[in-house]
Amino acid sequence: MKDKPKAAKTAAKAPVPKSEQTRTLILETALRLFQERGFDKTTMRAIATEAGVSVGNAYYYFSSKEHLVQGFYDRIGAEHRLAARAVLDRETDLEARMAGVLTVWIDVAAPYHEFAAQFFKNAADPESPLSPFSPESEHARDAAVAVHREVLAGSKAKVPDELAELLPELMWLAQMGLVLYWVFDRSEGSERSRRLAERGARLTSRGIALSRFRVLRPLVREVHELFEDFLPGMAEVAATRASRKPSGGQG
Amino acid sequence: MKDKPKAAKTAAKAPVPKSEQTRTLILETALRLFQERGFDKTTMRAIATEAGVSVGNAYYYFSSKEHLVQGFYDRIGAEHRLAARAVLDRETDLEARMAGVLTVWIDVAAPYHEFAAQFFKNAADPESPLSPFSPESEHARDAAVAVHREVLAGSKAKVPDELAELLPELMWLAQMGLVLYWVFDRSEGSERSRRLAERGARLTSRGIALSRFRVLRPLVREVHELFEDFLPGMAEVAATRASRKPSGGQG
DNA sequence: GCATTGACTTGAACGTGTTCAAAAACAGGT
DNA sequence: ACCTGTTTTTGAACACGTTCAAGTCAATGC
Repeated sequence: MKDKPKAAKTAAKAPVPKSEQTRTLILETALRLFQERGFDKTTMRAIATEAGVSVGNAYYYFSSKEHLVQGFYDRIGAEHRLAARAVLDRETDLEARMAGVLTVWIDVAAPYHEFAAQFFKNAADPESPLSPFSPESEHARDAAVAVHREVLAGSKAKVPDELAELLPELMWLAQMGLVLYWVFDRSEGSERSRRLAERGARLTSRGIALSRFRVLRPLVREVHELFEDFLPGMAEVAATRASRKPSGGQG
Repeated sequence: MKDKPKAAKTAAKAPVPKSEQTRTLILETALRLFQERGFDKTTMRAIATEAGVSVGNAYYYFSSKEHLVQGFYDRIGAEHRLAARAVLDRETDLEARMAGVLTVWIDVAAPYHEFAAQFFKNAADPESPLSPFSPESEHARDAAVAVHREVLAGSKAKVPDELAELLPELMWLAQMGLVLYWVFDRSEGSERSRRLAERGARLTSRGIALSRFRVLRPLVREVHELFEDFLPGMAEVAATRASRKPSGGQG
């Protein structure tokens, strides 16, 4: 939708690429207002005014109001990876690692809980670039899956081969489920979501431990086949989504 | 928001309560246009014009554009219960019953697939009355859970007590997951979703069968405890949601 | 200098979902 | 007939997200 400016020729000292400042100014202003007033109550006009630019200018840098939100995703993702590293350096037990990583996400996201709900609805909208399955979210998604891969790799747990490569994506999917629950969760300090994270981690880790038993072999194979089919489907589906009218907002 | 008209006194013959006609006229028109043009491309003005009323009148009967969609939910739900009955009368095997009921839902919903995606995003919006967890959806939800209860009850499968009462709700939850996948699924005839339904049914039924083994007792107990906590949470959460501004659309 | 190019910026205008004060239609009661 | 209160209906008006033709500005080439 727009290219980077052609990089200052006199490369000597100026590392502030001019209009990049405008861009970040708009973004920072938007994020601040979102947090202060909520997503819906923050109008594009307010963002523009507060940032001292015109509304058209905001649209020059961000093609829709929703696109401004991507900044939040990136921010939360980065903070989460940081916080997760602390957990992963400390814990070796699989269950603790899982629970830790999930809990820490809730911590990181907590300040935004109030207004996050107002646009997380996009998660279920295949058309939205904010959907975690969208091409635009691929980078964030891969990074998140990588965290779960490390959760698994760094633990001493023995994982059946059939599950090993599938599990990180499955755990990411489970995390999306947790996020969905968290969005709905109005309990004090998201206490319910935390319990769900802990119990989910316990259940999963014990399930993995048990998966080595004989009787469960067919079940494990079922799981494998199911998701072998199912997970790539999401990527493909996300790629296929194209054509169609913008159909967003009300334009 | 409005009461039924006080019921014709001369109860003799007139079962058409006057303005109920206007209401259904608006609803039918809306549903038709939704199907013809899609949800987003159908404007309230178009609905009103096509129905021969004023736009304000549409809002007199339906407090938002989204509320018009509830009609679709009800319609699909009713059709599904009908189609499901046929399956349940025919099959006795648990796996076949599960797969049948889910597959039949995809059949019923197929005509609406194109535009269903345009408003199913509301599923993830706790504020929306269209969310399957909302109080407004309670009736439809209960009805759907009842279907799954019958899926279980009518089969010969032996289900551990600890799971028996939980399972119907879990299966409903799984169905919501399938719906989410279906919304994203752009494969020919929703083929992927159908496979997911079949494999999900197989996996679940075999899981249930295996759940009677000794080694799995602790795992079953975990599942029980997890959802014992988790499922009521959704109802409570849905009940708690109150206050807050409408915050919908752009008003 | 000064014209040209192209990145950047503007704000009025569009189409939308939604609201609301007032008009119209209706139902009794006298 | 006429008043009185309620239910139903109207359409202009509002605030919003978004678009776009037109402006500004800085750098480049001559």
